Amino acid sequence: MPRGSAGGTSRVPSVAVLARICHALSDETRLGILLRLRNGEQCVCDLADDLGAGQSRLSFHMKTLKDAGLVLDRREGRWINYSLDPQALKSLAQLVAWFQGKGPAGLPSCCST
Amino acid sequence: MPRGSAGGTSRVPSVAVLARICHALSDETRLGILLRLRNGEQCVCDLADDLGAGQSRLSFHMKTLKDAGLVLDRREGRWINYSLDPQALKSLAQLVAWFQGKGPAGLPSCCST
DNA sequence: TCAACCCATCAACATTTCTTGATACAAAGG
DNA sequence: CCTTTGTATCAAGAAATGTTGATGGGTTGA
Repeated sequence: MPRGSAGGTSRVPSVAVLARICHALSDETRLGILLRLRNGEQCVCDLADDLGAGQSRLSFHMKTLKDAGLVLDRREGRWINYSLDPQALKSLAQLVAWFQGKGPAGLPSCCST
Repeated sequence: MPRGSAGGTSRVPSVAVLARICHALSDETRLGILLRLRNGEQCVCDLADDLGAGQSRLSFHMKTLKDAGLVLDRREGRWINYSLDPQALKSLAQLVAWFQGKGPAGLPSCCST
């Protein structure tokens, strides 16, 4: 697992981890992938067909999503199925809620600096 | 206002707008800025002092945050005060909630494709 | 064993993003 | 006016990111 990735032992994500999660969400191709994964796990070939993107390109973006902790992969025969990982989404939801004024002021309770 | 920016007339953000919001959140310097703005509006000079960053660099990041609709600016004499804009945060919160399974499946109700 | 299939990785290139220093612009005060 | 102050913008270079095509590794079935 990459350094600073989500899903580790610590429960409080760092600013670096949150930045990485947001970076993974900052590309339209990757958002398109996640929109489709919301309906359940899918393999790269189906996503590539669906999005009209090359296999190499999809694989690159899946790695970005995986390193950010947003997706999980599971091999099934020749196929590798990807699915949403709730953990990173939870961290992001807490950050956004904190920005929205939910929780105590002064220090971010959702992330470590 | 830049094309596709948040805060326009349409109430449903596009994938491109959401990607732009996430991009603005994908940098540690900009996250640091937003963490500080959560306590109330601040001018560039105070943020620059606080973050130990140059004025030009801060101004660059403020523009990125402003283009994404995450901050508002208000001139007061020589100073320009920045504050959080709740609208972009609301759009992002809806997207994250949708990914978390809240809301109907099949199509994202929080964004247009 | 071999071919077909799915996927990851690599190399090369183009594009974008970030940083720094210089310059320009607006407001305030002398 | 002229200077100072706060900020935006520009130019140039460095660094990171995304795309494409080629290669290789693992799995399945003939």
